Amino acid sequence: MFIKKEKFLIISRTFFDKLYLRKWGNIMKNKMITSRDIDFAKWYTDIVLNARLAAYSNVKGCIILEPKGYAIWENIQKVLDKKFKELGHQNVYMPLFIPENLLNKESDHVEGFAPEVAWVTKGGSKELEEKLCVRPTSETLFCDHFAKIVTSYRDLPKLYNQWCSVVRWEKETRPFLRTREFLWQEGHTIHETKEEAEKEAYQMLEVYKDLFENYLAIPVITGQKTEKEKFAGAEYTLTVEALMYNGVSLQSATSHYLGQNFSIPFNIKFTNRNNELEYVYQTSWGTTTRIIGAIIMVHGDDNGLVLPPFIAPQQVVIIPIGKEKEVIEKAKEINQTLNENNIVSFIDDSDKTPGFKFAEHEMNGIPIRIEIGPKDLANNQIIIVRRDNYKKEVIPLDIDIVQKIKDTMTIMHKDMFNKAKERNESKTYVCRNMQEVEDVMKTNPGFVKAMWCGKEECETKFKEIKGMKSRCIPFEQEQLDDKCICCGKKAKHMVIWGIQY
RNA sequence: AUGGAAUUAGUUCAGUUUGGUAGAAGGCUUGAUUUGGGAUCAAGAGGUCACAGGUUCAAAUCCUGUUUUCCCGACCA
Repeated sequence: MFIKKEKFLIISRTFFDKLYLRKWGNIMKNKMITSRDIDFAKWYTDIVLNARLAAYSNVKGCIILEPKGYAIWENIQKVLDKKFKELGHQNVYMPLFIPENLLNKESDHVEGFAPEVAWVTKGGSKELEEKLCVRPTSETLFCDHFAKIVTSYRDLPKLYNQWCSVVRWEKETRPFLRTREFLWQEGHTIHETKEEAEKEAYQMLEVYKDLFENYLAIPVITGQKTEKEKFAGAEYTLTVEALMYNGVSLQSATSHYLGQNFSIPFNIKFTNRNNELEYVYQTSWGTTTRIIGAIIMVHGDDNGLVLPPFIAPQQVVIIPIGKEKEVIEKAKEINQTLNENNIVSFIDDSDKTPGFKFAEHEMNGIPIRIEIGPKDLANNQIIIVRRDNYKKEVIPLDIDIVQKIKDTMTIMHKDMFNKAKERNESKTYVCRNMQEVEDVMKTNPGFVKAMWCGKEECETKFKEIKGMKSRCIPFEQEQLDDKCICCGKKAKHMVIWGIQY
């Protein structure tokens, strides 16, 4: 009986989806994916799979990054790697395995990560003398190495970064957002002074903010994590928080000031300028492939992925209409001009109908589409269409097409950023009591701004409302009230609260 | 954690109640005609029914265990 009801619901939803196929402006709703307003989680996986960003593997929580997904990661890598190097960082590679004793050296750290580490206990058929942890993060490896190579202030700073994958044995997994193995970058630096290390931690947070806002078109809130939410072993954690279309927040990058918490147990000592022995001051910072999930959930729509133009692996698709020689030649000419000017474009001259191609490239999120047909050539023009708002523009052939595309990408980027920012603002609420928080989160979730006294018991109270947590204590503080929203005692900070992925 | 749903063609699913020849759509291939929002016709290829046991003359179908996915929780980037 119950099963039959379920089946009925599925059938009726299919019917509903079909109704959605009606004309919508001059574009058609995509058949392949669920509407994001009907079922956001389903919409998300539909996009991951249909846009061929990733595929499932045979091991839970381990995804296959397909070419289109990996290309986005490569572009993110290019942006960050360049910036890291400009700021004096060097890339290194540490081993995949961490011996148990090494992991155990910093007690908060091991406590934080122990529940989710994967262990190697056998080599071939032989039990290992000491089991090896598959790195969940590499602080311990870096520290062990730093202790060996640093003796003097002249050896400092060491500014290292590594691109690698790490493993955390999560129970519940989701493509990009939470996988058991994920690709990331982890920076590890050691410094002579507290000031220098803290400056580094803040500087790297700005690097991430720049990536999000100027390449991914994702507005973010920067701030500091509370004691409860900080990285296991850090003095404090700085964070970049983004808000998704459905009002759920995503911790998108973090930068930790570790102080001497690791350098003491790992014995990373140096002789300072006053000829005294001192422990180094340390930072670590990272971001992961999860931000591909953020791109999907911030910009995507019911026709598929929408890629920000400055991170898209393919920026322009040229679609010739029909097979006339002049049309094909014009397409090739434009394609070549764009490619020569550092715009990644390609021609889709497959046998599919134009309508199919439009839908296909919209699914894949290609930022700009150029249509060239016989009618256009007769009028000495081409048509360009923006992925983000579907706006068509007729472009005379005698203008500078490269400049036109570059300008369009710049405007698109700004529009995408502003659209996301406006949505964030409409989903950010100032609350003065817990009832308000509950009302707002139950109807239209998002970020809640509220005052907090600094006590963990008040922080924990939020969990009762849909598992909310503090996201950060933002750098941009506002004095909303004198009292803590929860206990009514004197407030210390304004905190951003939310539901997290 | 516990719980619920699912797992059949590259995809979406039917077939399981009541064991008896492996199905549909769409996708793919080939050819022709097409091409400004998911084309039409014709022919063709494609499945160890997730895995491992068990019951049976006979298992996609019944039983047991496991895998992976989704939902609900707890944890985390």
